[in-house]
Amino acid sequence: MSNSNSMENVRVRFAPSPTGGLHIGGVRTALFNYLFARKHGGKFVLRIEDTDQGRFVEGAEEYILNALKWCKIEPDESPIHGGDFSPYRQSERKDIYKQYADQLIQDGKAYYAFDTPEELEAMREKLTAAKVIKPQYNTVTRTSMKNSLTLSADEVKKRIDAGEPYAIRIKIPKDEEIRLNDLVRGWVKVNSADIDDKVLMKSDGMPTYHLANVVDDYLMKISHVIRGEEWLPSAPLHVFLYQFLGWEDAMPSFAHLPLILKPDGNGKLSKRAADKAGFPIFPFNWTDKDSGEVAKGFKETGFLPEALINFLAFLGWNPGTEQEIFSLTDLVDSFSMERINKAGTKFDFDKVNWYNQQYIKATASSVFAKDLIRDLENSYEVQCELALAEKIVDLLKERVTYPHEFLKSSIILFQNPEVYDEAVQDKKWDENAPVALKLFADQLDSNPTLDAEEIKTLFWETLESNEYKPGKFMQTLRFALTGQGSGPDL
RNA sequence: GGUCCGUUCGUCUAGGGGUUAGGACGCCAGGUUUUCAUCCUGGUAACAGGGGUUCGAUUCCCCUACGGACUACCA
Repeated sequence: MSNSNSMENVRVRFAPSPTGGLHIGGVRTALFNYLFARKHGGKFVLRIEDTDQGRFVEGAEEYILNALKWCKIEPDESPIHGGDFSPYRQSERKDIYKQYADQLIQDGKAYYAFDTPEELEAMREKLTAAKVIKPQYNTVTRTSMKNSLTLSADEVKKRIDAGEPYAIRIKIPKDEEIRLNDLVRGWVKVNSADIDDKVLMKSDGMPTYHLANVVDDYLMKISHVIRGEEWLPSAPLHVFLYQFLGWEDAMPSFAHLPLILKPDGNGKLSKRAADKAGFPIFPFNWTDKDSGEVAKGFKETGFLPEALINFLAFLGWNPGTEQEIFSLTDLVDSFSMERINKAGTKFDFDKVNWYNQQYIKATASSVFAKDLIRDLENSYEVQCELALAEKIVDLLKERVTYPHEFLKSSIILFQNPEVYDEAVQDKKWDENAPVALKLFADQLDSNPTLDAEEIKTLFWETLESNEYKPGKFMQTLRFALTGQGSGPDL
């Protein structure tokens, strides 16, 4: 493990499978890789692991790229950014894997297996029925299966020449202790007897994750493998692969991240769990090709990427200080692998919302004002001056959780009784409210140079002259817009 | 079931042999705001259990319980 102590030439990778929308667990893994790379002046590589043709989903790769871009954690090297280690799609590297699989066979570290899915299934059923503790294709069961270990060389050659489909399996040693030093968890020890003879090359000619992953990490000179905890059980297998391929000296360091769990109850966070709890799980909208169902994203819900990133960074990591608000650059400065936690983390929607409010308050009003002008135009065909839009945003900035609430609020300012009535449903609030607001808007319009204090005064005066209590009004407005709080007593 | 990983307030966490066990979110109360929000102050609430080691354990070790991941020709 020569790389483990060296922070020179840090190269990390995020290696998702294009099987659907990239969810926040993946985003967090990418984020930690990005932070580690930037912290040590290294490179952040995006590699697309599309070796499972059955699960490949059109558009998923593009989605992943866009999601990373939105989060501002763009890779240095990727299928579209290029790099010295192209191609970055595993489906385009088929020949490379084949070559190493052949090498393993020649060295007696792997073997051909001709068993059909039915035969494998039958084997497992038999073993399960016999109450065998590990019904696996392993060091003992392989002796009774159809493979190049049990078949004669002639027979093997005949089958291959006849075009019979075969897989290539790793030949795991019988009884060897394998150790790996995980940067998050410390030494992890496993006996090889507990590892099965995993398939390395599938009968369709594609490698499995294990082979492709190890080969690519080696070829792409990856120094640190930072990935989710779900990979911890197969890490020892990967260590064997590095050994068998003669790459032990170049083996990367491993860091297995704690998982993001469901907010209530237990288990890994899933789309289903997020739906049930009523929060997004994807950075932005993801449309399921089969069902046509649209999963609403964080972006569309109204989250600022900075808020999401800040929140995600604190899921399983913390800087050890009492500071809570961290920009991406702050995160890069403070990040360290030693401060990553071991235990899984429940997702807390209240907390992301809080982060979002913090970022909205800290963001210049002009940023939201520009969007507001565009949205007013697009949704209501209302023209709004930048100065007025900024004032509206100023007025409401500390009252919203999501920026799109600005639109709903401002349209009221433009005296749209229908919208207003709809917003407050059937409640009959003081009819003076829209009128007062219109007057206020008009006056703002005609006095574009007013400062914040003068605007405030004007606001009160306008409302007061209409016999409308401002506190009551804001209460009403907020209730109408967000459903939070309650309406005033009439 | 097996293997591996984990366990501090409801949640995210700090801490670490001797602390009033700290912060944040949430919640509650009070203050400011011409009845909202923001902001301020205060409050609620935790070391899973049992054995060791030790003068002393939440902290170190073991066991138990509980939770999680993995257990495919998916990643």
